[in-house]
Amino acid sequence: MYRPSDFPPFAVTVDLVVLTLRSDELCALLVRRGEAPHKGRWALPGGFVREDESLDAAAARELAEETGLDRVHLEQLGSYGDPRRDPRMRVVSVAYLALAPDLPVPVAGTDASEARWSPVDTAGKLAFDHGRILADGVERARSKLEYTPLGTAFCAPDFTVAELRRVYELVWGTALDARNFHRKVTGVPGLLEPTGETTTRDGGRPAQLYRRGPAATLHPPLVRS
Amino acid sequence: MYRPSDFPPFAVTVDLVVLTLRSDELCALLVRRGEAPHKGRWALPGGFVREDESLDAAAARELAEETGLDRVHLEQLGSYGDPRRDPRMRVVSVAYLALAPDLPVPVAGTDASEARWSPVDTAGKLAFDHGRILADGVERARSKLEYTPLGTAFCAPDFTVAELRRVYELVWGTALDARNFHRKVTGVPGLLEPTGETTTRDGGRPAQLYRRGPAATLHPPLVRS
DNA sequence: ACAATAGTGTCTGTGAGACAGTATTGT
DNA sequence: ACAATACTGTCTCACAGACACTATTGT
Repeated sequence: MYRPSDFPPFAVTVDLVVLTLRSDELCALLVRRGEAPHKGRWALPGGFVREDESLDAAAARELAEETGLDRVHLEQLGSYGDPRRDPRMRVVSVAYLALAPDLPVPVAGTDASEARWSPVDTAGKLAFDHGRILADGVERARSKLEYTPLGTAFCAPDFTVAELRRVYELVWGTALDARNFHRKVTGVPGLLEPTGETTTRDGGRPAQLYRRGPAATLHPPLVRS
Repeated sequence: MYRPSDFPPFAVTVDLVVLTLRSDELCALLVRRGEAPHKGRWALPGGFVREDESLDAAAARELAEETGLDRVHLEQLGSYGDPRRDPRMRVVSVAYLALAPDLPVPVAGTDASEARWSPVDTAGKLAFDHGRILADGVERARSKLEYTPLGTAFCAPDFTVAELRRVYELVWGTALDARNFHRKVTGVPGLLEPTGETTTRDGGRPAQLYRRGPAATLHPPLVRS
């Protein structure tokens, strides 16, 4: 029972769609491939799942290796297993979506490959099926902003309503009315907790600083119109 | 490069959460395991992904083998890859969610194992991590009813508003106001297309029959309160 | 006639979007 | 003073929930 001949062997990898906001654009972390196939082409960061780790743990490990950060939002996005997605062998990739606040310049991976933040709309043609995976990740992020507090994942721990609104505007690519947005988000129970502090870092009148609250879903949701 | 020693070998399977409505309950298709481990225990139907087929194709093939049906809604649910989820070896399972109208008795699988429709709330303890996968599938179905036309996947090709309402009531486990539901779903553009026929199969005044319309998402959504 | 179900109308409260107006800072 | 941003208030329209009412069948 279950001899090797009973099933075809697969390699399993995790690939990461790591999104952040940099210079007023939604950006994804890309690394340049140092080997064939697709040598020299930009790709999503990722790597093989190890024998003794779960998929979630593999994603968290790769994320830490690439960005140096943990404690950011990380969720499974989906799996991609077309038989010809990697010409060398049969590979199933489990994609993960990570959302991070603005980070310093990307750290080089363990293989010292080049890395950069690329605006998601001008990422160009990526290696393998990574363009499709990136598009799926961006769409997931856009829709999750509607009914979860995940917009706060792009913000520093303490943030203003205007900064959160900027997140929504940049991720959705739409302009929002600052006054209605303020009334809306401060009215959703459990979304924001005032810290009591204020800041003038955005100019103008001092703004209340907030932390993310305990709500896991938004009632009512913020809808893209 | 990429010698077998470079990565650990995995087995990749697809497991199916097939949901339908039978005798006023939301039911899932289960098969009884004929082999260790978990011999005799109920499990989700599934099997190994073949060397030359995509994940989607493997799921569709397994679904056809177990139910005899294609042309039902089928979508990827997520992947489960805990190192110890199968005691024999490292297996990553890609779970799929299928929604089907009421079917005849389940056909036996190719291995002639026993099969049945079980109400999702009283499925008991399943093999491996299938209880978790089933719960995730049910929750996915419940939330997808809110903003997609997937409720129609549980109906026959021609259905009445009352039959669609019954779908929502059974999947969500809540009672809905028949009059408001009628006004709501007939007002969502692209959700329903009248066939021009009527039926009295539900008793009372003849009801208009509808087909599913072209809408892919519901604007506005039907919300669980 | 009556039960049963289909479908419409009406009212009320809530919330979204538009936008006027006030508050508090830096320069 | 002025620009800039934060925040509050007000109006209108759309829609959800509650529920009265009418319509059309089978028995």
